[in-house]
Amino acid sequence: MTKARVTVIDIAKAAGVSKSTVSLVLQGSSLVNEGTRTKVNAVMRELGYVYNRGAANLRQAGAKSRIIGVVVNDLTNSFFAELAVGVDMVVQSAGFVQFLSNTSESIDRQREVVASMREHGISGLIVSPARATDAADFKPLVAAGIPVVVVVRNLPGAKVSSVVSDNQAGMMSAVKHLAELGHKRIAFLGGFPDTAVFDDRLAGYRSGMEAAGLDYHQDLVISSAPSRAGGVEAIGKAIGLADKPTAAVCFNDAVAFGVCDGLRARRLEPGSDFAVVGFDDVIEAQAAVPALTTVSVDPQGIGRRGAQLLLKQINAGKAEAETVTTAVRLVVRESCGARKSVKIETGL
Amino acid sequence: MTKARVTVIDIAKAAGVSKSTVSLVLQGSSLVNEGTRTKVNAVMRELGYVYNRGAANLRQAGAKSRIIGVVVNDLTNSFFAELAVGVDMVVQSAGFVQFLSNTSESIDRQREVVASMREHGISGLIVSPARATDAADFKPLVAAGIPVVVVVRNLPGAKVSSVVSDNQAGMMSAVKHLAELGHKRIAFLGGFPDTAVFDDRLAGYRSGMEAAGLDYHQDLVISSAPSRAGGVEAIGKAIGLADKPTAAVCFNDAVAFGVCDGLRARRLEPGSDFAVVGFDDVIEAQAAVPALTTVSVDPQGIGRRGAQLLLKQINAGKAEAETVTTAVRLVVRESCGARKSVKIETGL
DNA sequence: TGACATAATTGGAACGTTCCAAATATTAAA
DNA sequence: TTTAATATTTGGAACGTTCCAATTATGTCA
Repeated sequence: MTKARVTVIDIAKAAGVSKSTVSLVLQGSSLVNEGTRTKVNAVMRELGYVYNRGAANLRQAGAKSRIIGVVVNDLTNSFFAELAVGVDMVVQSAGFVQFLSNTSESIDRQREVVASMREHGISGLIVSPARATDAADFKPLVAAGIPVVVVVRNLPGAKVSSVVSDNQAGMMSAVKHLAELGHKRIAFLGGFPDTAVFDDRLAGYRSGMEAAGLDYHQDLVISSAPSRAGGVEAIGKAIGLADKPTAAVCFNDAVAFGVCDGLRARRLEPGSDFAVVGFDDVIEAQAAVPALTTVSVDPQGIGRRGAQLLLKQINAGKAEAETVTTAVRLVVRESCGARKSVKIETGL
Repeated sequence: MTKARVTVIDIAKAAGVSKSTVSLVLQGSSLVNEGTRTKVNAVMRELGYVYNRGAANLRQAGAKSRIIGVVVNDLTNSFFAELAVGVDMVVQSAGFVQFLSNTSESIDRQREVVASMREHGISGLIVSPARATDAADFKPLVAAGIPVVVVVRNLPGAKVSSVVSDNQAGMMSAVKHLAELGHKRIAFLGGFPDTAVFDDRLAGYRSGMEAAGLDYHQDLVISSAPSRAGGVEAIGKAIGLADKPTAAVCFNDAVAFGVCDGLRARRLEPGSDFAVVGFDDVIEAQAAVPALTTVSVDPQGIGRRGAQLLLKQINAGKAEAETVTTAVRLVVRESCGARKSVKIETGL
């Protein structure tokens, strides 16, 4: 029932050395004699000493708390959960811990959360910014010498590093695939036009159309909320067009699912009657009916990559902005009409 | 380019008051004059002051860091991601931040992570323990006066609070439903027998059988890994039985999906040829074919409940162990054979 | 006006660690 | 031995905050 916490001074007293020596063994200095080291360690174990990182951190001025802040916009989306796991993997094995917070797409919450993390002295920040985040929002952080890595969504104006998937190439390959299946009128459905990711994917769509020798028609680009409901809405508009499309690439998988719903509501079967391709390859894509053809990105890989980049910058002391794009690949399943049979995927 | 960080002393100097006064306004004390308060706040904003929680924490001895540690065993499982979001919600709105870590079911990693959190001075811990966690593992924490709340899986021996779903009632209702559909031989498939959750669910199965006036046969209980692959394995054994079952309740949804796979591999259609019911209601359950009948637990609710309990204990200063069980409900879809039609769920 | 209560403010001394410069112990070389 | 080098150890003085006791300013009442 000893109430007071055990400090280095207690250890020092019990081991018959000075607090400085204890501090030295704490940081594994080679200066200290082997005998003393083992004795001190033994005493620590015996008294149940717990290192106080807060105090240490206070002394080592601007130095490192070994805390990494991770901010995601939607943790319920398995894409971001995977990403967080990727970050945690490398962060943890580097002896850091992660502060994880969820903004639910709220900029206010994002601001609060980042401020709070800063008060706790994070050594770096990985953030998948909420929609419409101001590029200047992270200015104070980098000004204070805290490295920031933006993932998934990039922040055009901000002078920070970023790790994003190759949205452009992904869309291009999706369009190419549909064109090879014989489609001529291919729509681009869903997504909010005010985001950088939207721009990238749309650009990929345009180049894909061009590369396939197809015309780009503005009315085939129909934006909407990047959700299932948005997909339903977008396909509704697409079907209403005078010159109907026969296929669509979607902003993401959620939109693609909504598009399938909307098709069926009109007695059209996704896959056979209308080809649809998604983006992200969320976990449900494989199990859905029809299984979704989609562009697979590796969220865990993005997380790992981002964390590595951040750690590099933390160790380097100073960090210049660097941009990494991770590869994506088209996964052909059923919703594009290329494969008709239902394959049962067995086992884990 | 001012390198040094801004401290209360800088603020004090610039505002023409003492550091003590600045500290007072920092903690919103009513002692300080309204005029001084506004001036000090203005100066803070102007100089870009960032509160140093580490330092504050150091002074306020055992007091509170406002950090909550959250440890889950598998964040890639959307169940736990939802749980973390639930925790984050209440923790954040109470002005705390969450340290989240993933153990991937590794006890070693769990130990490391908890130790690290302790060094950082967490004010409380919410943990979904890795399999085979020793009940004594959290002893030091509670001895140090740090409240611990165990969620999802309970730790029989440990004297800590816990929030678990009502596994027993859930299984009972699943069995009751199948019995009402006319099934007599109902199997219990999947799960590792060395866990408390398994025991609870199995107990629910037994009482359910009894309540329905059905015999309990030991050979109808087939354990396996709580995964899709485990489900395939378990249904294989069940089908091989002399007196075959016609329905099964599964340890969780992953097992249930595996059971469906295994059935189809034997040309049996889940739902019409064999009834299967899962547990958890993971996000894929609804979209699967056939849609999975399952016992729905609310992971986000568990997270919220756990966080509330923890905060209560933190505020109370001392915490006695308390156990909360959250309600569950059976969601009837197609895999139990009760509904044949494919319903398309539209919109968000 | 003096005497007293009340409202605001304030200078140290902590908190548990790391760093520095300096002291001491040990060993090797002469 | 003595000296020089090397290996260990060690007291403060920080770090940025909060707390305490004590001080000063302001207001109230005879």
